[in-house]
This record gives sequence, structure tokens and C-alpha cells, in this order.
Amino acid sequence: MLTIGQVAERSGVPHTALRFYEDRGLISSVRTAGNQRRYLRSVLRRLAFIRTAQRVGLTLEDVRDALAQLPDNRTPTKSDWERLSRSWKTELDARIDALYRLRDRLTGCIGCGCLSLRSCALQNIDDEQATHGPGAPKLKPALEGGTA
Amino acid sequence: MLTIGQVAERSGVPHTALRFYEDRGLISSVRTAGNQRRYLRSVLRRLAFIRTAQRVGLTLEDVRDALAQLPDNRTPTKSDWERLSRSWKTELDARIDALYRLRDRLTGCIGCGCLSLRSCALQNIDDEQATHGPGAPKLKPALEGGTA
DNA sequence: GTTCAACCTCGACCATGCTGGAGGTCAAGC
DNA sequence: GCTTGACCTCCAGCATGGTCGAGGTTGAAC
Repeated sequence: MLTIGQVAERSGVPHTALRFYEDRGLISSVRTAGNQRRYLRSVLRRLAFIRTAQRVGLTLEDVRDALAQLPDNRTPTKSDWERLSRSWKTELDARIDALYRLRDRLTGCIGCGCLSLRSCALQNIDDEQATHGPGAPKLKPALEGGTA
Repeated sequence: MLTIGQVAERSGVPHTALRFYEDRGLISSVRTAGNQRRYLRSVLRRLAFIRTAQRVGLTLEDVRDALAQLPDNRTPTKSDWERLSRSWKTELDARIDALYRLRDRLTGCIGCGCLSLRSCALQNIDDEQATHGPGAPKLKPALEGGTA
């Protein structure tokens, strides 16, 4: 069992963040008779997962939902993690695709003399409302809500 | 010249956000004698840029810095936008690369029986501190600070 | 010249993801 | 058994990216 200080040192996650994550239900601990936290080593794996997922732009809530798939009552097995990782990879793939679409649109604009032409994707982004008349808002965030 | 309501409708950006962006120096307006905002049509282009950049994960500050490259005193020309777009594409490429690296690491883990082996990248992420002894924190955000 | 939607400012508030401090407790070493 | 660093629980505060409402003004139509 690891103390909060040991977990902080090994994971590089500040102890303040560890308590915060516990508060939000992302990690858990047991308490000593004196009310101090003690962690299973497996919390390091969860933390690696959490921090890496954050880099990809997932919110802590996304991560909490993902981690909820793991068993609470036993140390997650390799196949538990595999299942989780696979679904996470799908999310990553979706985000990479979204970035590609944005980049390609932009690249097209650079080459095409866009931004003054009706045919340009970026131009259409910023003025299709004017062309098509009033309606629902555009410019919706492309990276949201996508557990693909 | 467009009123704030017209800009909000055409861009899909709420008027509250428009004032917020102006406050932060991302867009500008002129005022009528009665102190109401009037916008050049080119603000729609700026807004498209802002919203799209946000999708990619850039902060408003990043965007403000980027937009600061555009001329204040005249309508941006095609080449002004091209210059901006090109530097933005670089940022996009960097982010795509970062996502790839993360995905590949994860994919490798799924295949290799990792998470219990010293050789696994993800394992090393979560426990290299223990192996290498005390030192600087790891798990540093991979997507930060990269106008590379 | 009155009406009324659209506009204005300012300040409070929201969510997320934390950090830091105050004030107190625990536990291991001497 | 005392010291001291690591731990505990609140709670306030920060940054980002906004939203909402109060209270007042503008301006275009009738």
C-alpha cells in the first residue's frame, strides 16, 4: 500500500490533484485507523490513464465514465484494460480524423485563392448563414460529444 | 456594417461571446453615435478562425496572438490570411503528430500484453519514477506549449 | 412622439481543473 | 514522550471561457 506522498512522487500527480480526483470519483483509497489514505499500486495505472486521456482532450468526466467500466472489487486484469484501451483508441482515431478534416480544409484554402470565393470551404464556414438564410447556428464545435 | 445581432445570427456565436471576445481583444467594432457596436463583414472571417482554432484545442490567447499578425488598419488581404493559415497548419500538424504518438503507444500496449511488463511504454509512464528513483515529475502534458 | 425589440454596461455566477492556506492530527524516529 | 514531517479537512481562490440578469438607452417602425 502506498501513501499519498508516494503516489504523488511516483505518478508525478500533485497530492492536491490526487484528493481532487478522489473527490470526483476517479480514484479511490482505503483509510488507516488514523484516517490516512493508502493506495493500491494499481492506482498508478489509473493515474497514467487519466493523465494521458487528458492530453488527448478528454474531460475528467469522460475519464471517470471510462474508468467506471473497470471492476471496483478486484485489481483490473489485462483484459479489463484492453477493453478500455480499445474503446479509447476509437475516440483517439475520431479526434485525429477531425483534425485531419480541419487541416485539409485549411490547406485547400491556402491553395485555392479562397476566402473571397464562394467555393471555398472556409469561406462557406463563415458566411453560409448569409447564403442560406436564417437557421440554426453553425460553427458547432467539431470535437465535442464524440465517443465516436 | 453589421449589428451585433446580425453577427451573432450569421456566425452562430452568441452575442455574449462576441462582447467577451471583444473584451479579450480578439475582435473589434466601431460604435454608432448612440454607442452601439457595428462590425465589418470581415469579423465573420475572424470568428470562423476563432471557432475553428478552438476546436483544435487552441486557447483564446493563442488565437489572439495569431490574429495580432493581421493588420488592424485595413481589411486583411488573401496573403495576410495565407500567412496566418500556414502557421496554423503547422500547429495542427504538431497536434496530429502528438495524437499519433499517443495512439501508437496505446496500440502497442494492447498488443503486447503490457501493463504488467517492464518493456511496456504505458507501464513505463506510470512507474518509471519508481524505477529511476526520485526526480522531476513525469506525465507532463504532451499537447501543451507547442507552437511548433 | 410613442412603442418596443435590440442594444448598452457591469457585475454576479457557472463549470472545469485545479492550487494554496489555515488549523488540526498522525506516526515514526530519537 | 516529544518532535516533526507527512497527513487530514475544509474553504477560498485562480484561470479559462463563457452565460445571465438588472437596470438603463437607442433607433426604426408605426
